[in-house]
Amino acid sequence: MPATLRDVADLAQVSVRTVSNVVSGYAHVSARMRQRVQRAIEELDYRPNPVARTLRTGRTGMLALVVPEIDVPYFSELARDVIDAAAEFGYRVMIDQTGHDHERERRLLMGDDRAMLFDGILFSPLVTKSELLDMHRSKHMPLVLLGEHEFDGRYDHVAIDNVRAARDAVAHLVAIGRTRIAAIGAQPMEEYATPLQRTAGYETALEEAGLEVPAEYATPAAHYSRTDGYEAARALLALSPRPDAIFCFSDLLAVGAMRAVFDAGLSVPEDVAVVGIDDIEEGRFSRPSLSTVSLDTPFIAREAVRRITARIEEPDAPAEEVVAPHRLVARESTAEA
Amino acid sequence: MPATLRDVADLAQVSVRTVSNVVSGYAHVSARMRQRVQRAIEELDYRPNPVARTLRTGRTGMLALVVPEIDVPYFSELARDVIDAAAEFGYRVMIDQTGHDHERERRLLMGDDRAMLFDGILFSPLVTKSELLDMHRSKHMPLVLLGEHEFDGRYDHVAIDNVRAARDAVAHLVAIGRTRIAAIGAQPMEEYATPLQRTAGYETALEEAGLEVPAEYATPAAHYSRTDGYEAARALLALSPRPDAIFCFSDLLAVGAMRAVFDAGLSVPEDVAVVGIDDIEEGRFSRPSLSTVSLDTPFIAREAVRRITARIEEPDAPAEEVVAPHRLVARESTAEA
DNA sequence: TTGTAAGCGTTATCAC
DNA sequence: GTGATAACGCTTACAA
Repeated sequence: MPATLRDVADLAQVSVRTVSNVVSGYAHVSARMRQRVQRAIEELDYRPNPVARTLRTGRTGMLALVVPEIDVPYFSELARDVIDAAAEFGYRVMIDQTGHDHERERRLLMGDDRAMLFDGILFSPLVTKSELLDMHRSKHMPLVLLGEHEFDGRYDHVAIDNVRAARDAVAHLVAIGRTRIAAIGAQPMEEYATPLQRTAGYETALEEAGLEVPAEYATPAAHYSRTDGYEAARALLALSPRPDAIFCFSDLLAVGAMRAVFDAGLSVPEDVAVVGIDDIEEGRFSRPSLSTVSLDTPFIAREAVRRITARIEEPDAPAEEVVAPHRLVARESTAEA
Repeated sequence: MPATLRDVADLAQVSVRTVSNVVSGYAHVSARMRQRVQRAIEELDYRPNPVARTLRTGRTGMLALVVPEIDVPYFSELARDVIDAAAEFGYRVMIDQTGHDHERERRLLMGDDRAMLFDGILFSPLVTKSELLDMHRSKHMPLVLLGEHEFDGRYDHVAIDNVRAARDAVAHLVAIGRTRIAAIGAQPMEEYATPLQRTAGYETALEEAGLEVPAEYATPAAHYSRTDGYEAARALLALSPRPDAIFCFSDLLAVGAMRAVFDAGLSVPEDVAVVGIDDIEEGRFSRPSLSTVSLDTPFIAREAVRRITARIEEPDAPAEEVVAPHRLVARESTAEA
């Protein structure tokens, strides 16, 4: 059995209070006492029980990172940065994947699961249904929303400017002389914020360039997966006039889309230019390398952790919105002919 | 403040014992009592505090998954499967990344961190230094090793047959007529098990085919990253005679290697065939699509979770070794000319 | 079948 | 500065 505070106290011939003071680095402990206690701790190989500590203090030292799918590169790269950032703040991270399951997202927010196991939630949700967030409102689990959503003043919130990011991507396609610019990633049924915003950016950019494109050029994609990108691009390539550029709402979609272009016997960027959003490492090594809108995930992660720790300290502080920077990275998939 | 067991008991006019019985599904509770308690639970929106429960029972319901880097596709795809498998067994998963840091691996195994927060560790380590495992031996945290290592009878252990997997990959290159077969992924200094075993498989296959290749054909790679694959391949392509095939110890290395081949003005598979190990989704969409040795990660994940739960129940059961299946998947990167 | 009470290993409130 | 001791919220003997 692991040694307890009491064991150490007995061995060192002091009270548990004193041992606790030493362990938690309390200032007012005489050097002699400290010595004696330290020796006992080492002798017994004592380590404080975090569960007991948690029960007493109410702090677990853990954060939950909730993402749709951890194996989507954008999320796993984000998770890496979040874990690192959390470590700097003394927190550990539990990862939950909701797997496109709204019910599971709901349960998580409601605390039906084993909430209370963590001090706060970093939530990168599928949907931004207000009702969902309303539900959470009554619970007092600190929450920071990641990556999307319109800021409504109720929750802390770290996101990029989706409209502008999309506009920048499409403007880039315009700049290299493309006129028949399609898009992949709209979501037909649900009120997801990200696709709506990116669609808005796409349309704005077309307007600004004075371009008109067929309505079918805006293609839906259920998930932002390679497969969905592939299928959507195949459909686009069958249209006439055929698009000469595709703006994908994620790099993963773009990877699938590029593959579809090749399978159709065409080439990127000569026949069809492709640009994505995210800047995952995969795109830097693909052939051709993928032009994209780079999101600063280390920044996003650090800000998110900073915000959540602040909120844990001060639950009633006003909600803050942090807009993360983005920048266009032009690579081979949009090289000029 | 969240409601406690005591609050529910007071409202329902019963003892905490009875409430606890109802909550934990104890059989011998009268229907009337159950009714009354249920109503109180709902009224107060009561949810048991998992921390208190843990302090009492010693079980946290959490597993730790320890990997070098969560953003390496193989690990993130494995993590997805582990999280899913754990959920089926009623466990949640905390992910720790050690980031190629042996010290951190050591601390984790020693329980210097906040161990005791989870019931068991699924450990996919960098190194298999016996000393490291010896250290853990004294602690009684259930441990299952993933993916590598020679089985030494001390720990549960889910892995593929690395030697055979490597041999299969190289034999495939032989079968399509390649004779100057290089390898990327040996680790120069440290005693990592996986690279050693895969190197052994590589050499065995060459021998079986009666092929002799220059010693420089076996190239090291510090990490199994795209960049390392790129650099290693660049070096290989400068050799003369130039290799006509490269066996990469991971798909990520292979992705980098393919890119290096193109940047050298050569093509895959015509000039240089490439095969990897892992079967990450990225390889299915790359151009050309990547031939690889497919590892059954859902199987690995399920077995690992099954083993750890068994060990949690019965700490002194003899260690078991599970060998996960693998199979060669031939795609475009090794297509015959 | 249900109630009472001890105790899991901490931290925190008192005294001294 | 240090020592008793009461919580934290739950499970579980032991009684009734």
